[in-house]
Amino acid sequence: MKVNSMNYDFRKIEAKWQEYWAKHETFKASNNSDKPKFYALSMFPYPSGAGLHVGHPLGYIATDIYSRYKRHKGFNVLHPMGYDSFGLPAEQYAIQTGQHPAITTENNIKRYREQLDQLGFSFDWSREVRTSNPQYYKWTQWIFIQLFNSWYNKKSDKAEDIVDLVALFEKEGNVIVEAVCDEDTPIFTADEWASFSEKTKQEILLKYRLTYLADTEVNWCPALGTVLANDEIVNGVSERGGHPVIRKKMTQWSMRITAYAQRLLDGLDKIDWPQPLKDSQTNWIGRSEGASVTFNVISSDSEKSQDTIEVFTTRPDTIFGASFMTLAPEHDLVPKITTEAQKAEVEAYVEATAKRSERDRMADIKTISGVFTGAYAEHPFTKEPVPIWIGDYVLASYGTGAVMAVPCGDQRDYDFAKHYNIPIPNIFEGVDISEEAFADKANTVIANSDFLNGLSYKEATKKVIAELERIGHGQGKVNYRLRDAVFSRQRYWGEPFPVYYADGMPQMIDEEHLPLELPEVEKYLPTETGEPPLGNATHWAWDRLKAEVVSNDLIDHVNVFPLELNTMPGWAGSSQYFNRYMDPRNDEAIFSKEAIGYWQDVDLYIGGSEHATGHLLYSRFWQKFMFDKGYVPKDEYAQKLINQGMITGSSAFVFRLLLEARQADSIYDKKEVEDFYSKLLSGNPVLVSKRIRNQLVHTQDSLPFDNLKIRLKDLFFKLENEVKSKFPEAELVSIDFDRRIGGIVPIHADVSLVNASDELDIEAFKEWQPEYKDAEFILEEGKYIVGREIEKMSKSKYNVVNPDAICEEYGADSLRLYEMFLGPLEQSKPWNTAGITGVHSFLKKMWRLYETIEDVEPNKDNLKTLHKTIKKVEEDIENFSFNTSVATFMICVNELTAQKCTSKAILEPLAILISPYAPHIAEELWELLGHAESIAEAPFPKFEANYLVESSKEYPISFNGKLRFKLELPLDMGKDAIEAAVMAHEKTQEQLQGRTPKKVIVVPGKIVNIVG
RNA sequence: GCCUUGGUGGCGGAAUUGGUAGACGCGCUGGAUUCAAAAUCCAGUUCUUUCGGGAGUGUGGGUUCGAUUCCCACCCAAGGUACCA
Repeated sequence: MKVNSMNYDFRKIEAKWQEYWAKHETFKASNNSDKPKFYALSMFPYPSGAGLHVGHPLGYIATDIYSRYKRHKGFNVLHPMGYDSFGLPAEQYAIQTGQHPAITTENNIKRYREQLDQLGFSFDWSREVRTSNPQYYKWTQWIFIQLFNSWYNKKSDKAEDIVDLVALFEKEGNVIVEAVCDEDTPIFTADEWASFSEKTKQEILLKYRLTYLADTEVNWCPALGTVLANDEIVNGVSERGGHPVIRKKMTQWSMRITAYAQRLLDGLDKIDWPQPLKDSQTNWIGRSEGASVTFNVISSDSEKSQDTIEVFTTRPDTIFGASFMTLAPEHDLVPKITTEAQKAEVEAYVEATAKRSERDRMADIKTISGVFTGAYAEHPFTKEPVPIWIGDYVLASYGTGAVMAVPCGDQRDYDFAKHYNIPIPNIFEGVDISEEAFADKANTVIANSDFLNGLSYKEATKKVIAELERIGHGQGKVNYRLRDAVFSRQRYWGEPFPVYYADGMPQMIDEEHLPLELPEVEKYLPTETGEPPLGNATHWAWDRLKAEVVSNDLIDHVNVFPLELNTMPGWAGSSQYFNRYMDPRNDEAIFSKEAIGYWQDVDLYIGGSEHATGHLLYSRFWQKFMFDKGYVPKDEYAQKLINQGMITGSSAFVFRLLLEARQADSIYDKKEVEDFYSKLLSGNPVLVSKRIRNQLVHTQDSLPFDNLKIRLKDLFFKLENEVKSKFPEAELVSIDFDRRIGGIVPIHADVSLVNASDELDIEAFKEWQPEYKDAEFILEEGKYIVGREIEKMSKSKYNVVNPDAICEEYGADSLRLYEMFLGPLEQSKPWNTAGITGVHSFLKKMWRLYETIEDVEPNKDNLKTLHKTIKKVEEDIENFSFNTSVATFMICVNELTAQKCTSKAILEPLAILISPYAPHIAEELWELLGHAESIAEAPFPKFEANYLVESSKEYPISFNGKLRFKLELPLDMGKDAIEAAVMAHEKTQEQLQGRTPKKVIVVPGKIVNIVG
């Protein structure tokens, strides 16, 4: 018999075991082992200056529970952590303060590490990576070079070395080669290739490389000298400063992700990722089948060369219904084809469109706008002239930036045609299109369409494509919405490109000279001439002979060349980090063949769904590229992925009553009076408690106001006196409530000032906001109750909760359990610290359960409790349903406490069960149970079903589906016997009151339902 | 707008395949203990009621002996929408 008389001192216990794990490297993973491997990964964080809030660890705790569980199950577990440490906030901070982002980042990481450490994660810290570390980004640069030196061969359907492409060009030109390349790539023979200058050859190769330079449209803010993200633009102006933003073309690096569009789509079938996430990738890639059709522009000037407009349509079968065309206002042809008469109007429209964001244009379907260019295209079959319009509902970046508008078959085209009185020819048989377009493919029968008459959608599509091909006006085509990814950023704090420019052409720095480290700059802003921040570096030129970075003064374009001024985007560093963890200190290669051969891929990846189409798509693209080049064995890097939901904050509000003062005469200067009032009234705030606020808002009569006024008599009297002493001549002054709707304003209060019952600590509040030092608080039942609302956690809403204070007060084990207990991992849920006392008292109760440990045989009840817990917890972990297992632990401890269980045979397995969730207390109890080694690798308890066998069941007996009473019957009783027993029961007769039931439904082991 | 997810007591949530709605916890109410408080323990807690019962899982329909669960329509909220990460 062993007695533990200590209290649950979580501070001591948690510090002790965190130290033990660090000292013994308990969680260090080996790159070879007899055990099966398991790679559990959490998305690494961006180390922001605000530190971790309680939302961050949610996914980490889940991954940690699973990792620890797998260790108990006998796996060699890799569970690493690192930092995605390049990013905009550090740069912004640098711009404001001059502090080097590397220093800020280092400090932030230090703080993150402290916060992570105190939560007791089983990370193998020896494998930490930081994307901003030159030893790490050396390999990001290396991958960039590999992409530059590759092209996509459609025949083999994979990336291949650019050298092979050059060999093909030398042999046969580019006519036979099937490669993914730019649209405007010219066609040449082997002889022509040989005759090209070196520069021309390089220019052509750029059209094939998997990373290449191209002109792409960006949101340019001239005032800030920078490119903005869509979400940095509000109503067409920059969020910071409110400067105008325009769409502008810029030469930037792009990644030819479109080459992988089909494989990225197909790969989704092989991986166990959440369906919504797969859906958003599928939609993002946006595969659609249809036809590309070429329309000739009808030229008034016969000397002009023939202009053509290419459109992509998913409904080529409706081509005879095309009554106009719409081009994106940015379309190249617009300035060329616009007639003199329409010029002014078109130019104004193009300019106006340049100010709208793409999202704006897509979201806004209510306002119909467009302008006629004055030009016409020729219908490929009817040869009729088709007017060419421009409209901002057509986006330049999707398809060809031009649509053939078929108003009878497409609602947007229909609305446009109606709005501008363009004819709407009906080409559907038996369909009324006087009110709306008809877009139902399945019930389509084509009419008024020459050779397509009477055909279905499928038949007509097939026939029209064949006909288009025959007359040379188009062909069947698969189109993807996916665009090549822009890879340049005009920022300082990112990976530099290993690129210099000779004769205007990009050249790669040899791999052996990597990493190319970020240069020092004076200022982190764009240069005065609008170049990216690296343009401020004075030491940013490449000496090809010395193979080193030298001063810009030495640039001679012979041996010393300017380096690339852009940096890589945020997603560069995160696109292969999961593989780098396998061999993070390797200086010779991104990872060794042995390391990748052993770990292969990630078994479980947990992170936020907001990365669905960013990181999670780009990293799949890079993985496929790495696979093509033979560097990795799997073309999908994560077998299973779970999205954890967001933890939102529950903001607290106090309600401020607006007061107004009225004056009957006008002796004094109006402005002076108003200023005095506004100052006086704002200096004497009145805050009302929640229920009173609700009464005031919802009431029609003035009774609550009158009551309030009585309560505030003194205050009103005081205010009126102040007014009178200031304006003694004023005849009548009255202070009253401003009763306009919404005349009560909610004001955020810091959530730490509010207790579990939503009661505000008034004294603390006054101290927190000196503005309310002398405020009047109108209470309900002696308390000030705040309003609550769920919002995103953010500093400005005063609803951010840090894990530090919680760890200090309740301990990491309580926090871990509580984060899991909040609700399903995948769902977003609000945080409310108050509830943590529940799991904390559970841990204390559990600790008390181990006060006495005896080597006695467990009884039947003990075993039943233990084994149903084992069963449920194991199922829950496998299903990532961690919230329900916390409830299961509580039930288990409640039952064992009630049973006064002291048996070691029960308490020992229970400690292992809970160890993934609450590892510190589990280790301490394990030691108490007499073990010298860590609990980390103790085998997981085995479930035995025979302890749960029941002999009887309490049947719910319902009448017409409503439960009326319960009846205990043996489980092995047959259907007929159950029916007989139920019918014979006195309560049944009571319910039936002499009626004969129509039907009796008996489901053995479940329920009895009597109908009638 | 489009795509996705969600909607159950005062709150977070549970409910295995269509079979006892509200497990577990917070909060609240009452009690024990205490000089008092904290902590702890016990009991109660969906709403309504004439104490028989009745209603009830966002709203309105439907399928079924039986629907939180399946089907149809709608409403509301959150996330994503290509340079925030």
